[in-house]
Amino acid sequence: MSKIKIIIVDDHLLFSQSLSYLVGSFENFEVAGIYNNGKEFITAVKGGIKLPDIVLLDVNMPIMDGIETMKWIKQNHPDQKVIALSVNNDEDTVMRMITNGAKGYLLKDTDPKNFKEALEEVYSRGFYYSEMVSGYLINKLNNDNKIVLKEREIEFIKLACTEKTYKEIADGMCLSPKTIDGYRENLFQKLEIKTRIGLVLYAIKHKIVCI
Amino acid sequence: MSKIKIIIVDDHLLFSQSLSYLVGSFENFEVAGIYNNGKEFITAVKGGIKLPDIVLLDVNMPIMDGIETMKWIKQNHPDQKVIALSVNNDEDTVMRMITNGAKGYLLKDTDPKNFKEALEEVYSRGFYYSEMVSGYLINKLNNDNKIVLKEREIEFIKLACTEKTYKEIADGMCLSPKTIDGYRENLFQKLEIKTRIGLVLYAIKHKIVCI
DNA sequence: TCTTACAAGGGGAAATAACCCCTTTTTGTA
DNA sequence: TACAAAAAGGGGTTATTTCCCCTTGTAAGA
Repeated sequence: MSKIKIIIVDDHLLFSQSLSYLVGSFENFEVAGIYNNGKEFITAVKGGIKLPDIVLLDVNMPIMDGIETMKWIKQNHPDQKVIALSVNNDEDTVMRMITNGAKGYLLKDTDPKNFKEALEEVYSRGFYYSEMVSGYLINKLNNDNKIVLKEREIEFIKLACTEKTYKEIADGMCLSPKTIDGYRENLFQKLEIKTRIGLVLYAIKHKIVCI
Repeated sequence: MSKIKIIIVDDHLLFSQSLSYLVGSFENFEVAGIYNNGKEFITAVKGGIKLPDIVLLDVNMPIMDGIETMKWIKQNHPDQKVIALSVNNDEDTVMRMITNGAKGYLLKDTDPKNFKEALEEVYSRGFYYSEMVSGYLINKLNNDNKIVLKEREIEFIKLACTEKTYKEIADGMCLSPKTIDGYRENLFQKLEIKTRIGLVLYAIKHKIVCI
């Protein structure tokens, strides 16, 4: 009986290489490949590598992050089982990975025993949702007032998180200052904030910009 | 000839456990212990465990972080060799670890080969400074125009990172709005920024406020 | 004792941000 | 195709921020 095949996608070489030893130490599991970021992995898949049973996907990566990669996987290989791996447990990120098809979300401070369990469950049952994830799922069901930001709004927010004036932002986006005024007012209402400072804080908290 | 002993201090169990496999795979090295945070490690040291040849110390930990731990080690066991391990390479943090006595600073995306090299160099020569660290050291020597923020200024910055107006901030600090005006202008000059947005970005980048 | 430095406070003006209410154009879709 | 919704643009006003230059008291150094 052949072993369950795992591919690791993580930019922290020290971690991915080490993790591959850990996975290798489990009976029934073997690492079939290690990639440094989503782009490398996708290139390899396009190049025709054999898909593994489970992909372990880091969320925070510089080149092509977990969320982008997850989207691509969902579109092109919707049945691929993926477990997200991350150090951060903020609701936004977790939910985005799950809604894009991740079958599990593990924090990097997970006990190796739980980790093995998660691998086994995802392989056999198809998913593994920790208490944290379940909590977020329930939360989402209850108050489903999700805030949707449009592309253009996100562009505006990013520029608002600089020392540019709104006039300069308008120039940068090739829009009239008055249109920018509209964007701002919309966002203030939608995000329940009152000032540009609030917008900056929101943007950073929700990782729309990174500093 | 006995092996070189390593202790790992890192809150990410998945990482520390995995890393211990990696270290174990190197000839001449063995892991003598794994601790979840600085507090656990220090407690163990106080309890009389044998100090290892090298401590691998994570910088970002929830309970007692790398910097605090490093300070304690410097005070109590100044000859202990420590290599800092971190995902972040911002100058502030790197320099604080180095000035507190870390013999090396490695990023978690380091190649395992470099990692092994670093272990060997720290053991034999006593230190291992990557290009990044050397760069920061030189930088520190050249422009030693460190920015010092006064207590009251920090208080002001924290309030500036909210949706309060300056008038409200003045009330909050029991000062005249005009004094606040002075604080702001001082900071704008000192930090080479032009707007309150710039101040907020500075504050977050330098961890004066956390969001 | 005589600076020097700095915290605190201030006047007044110009630029920018925030607010409210409105029109035109584009777009999606029933 | 026609209707509704969303995007873009606008007028006019007020509040806030930013800027420059100034005074006073106080405490530490030379």
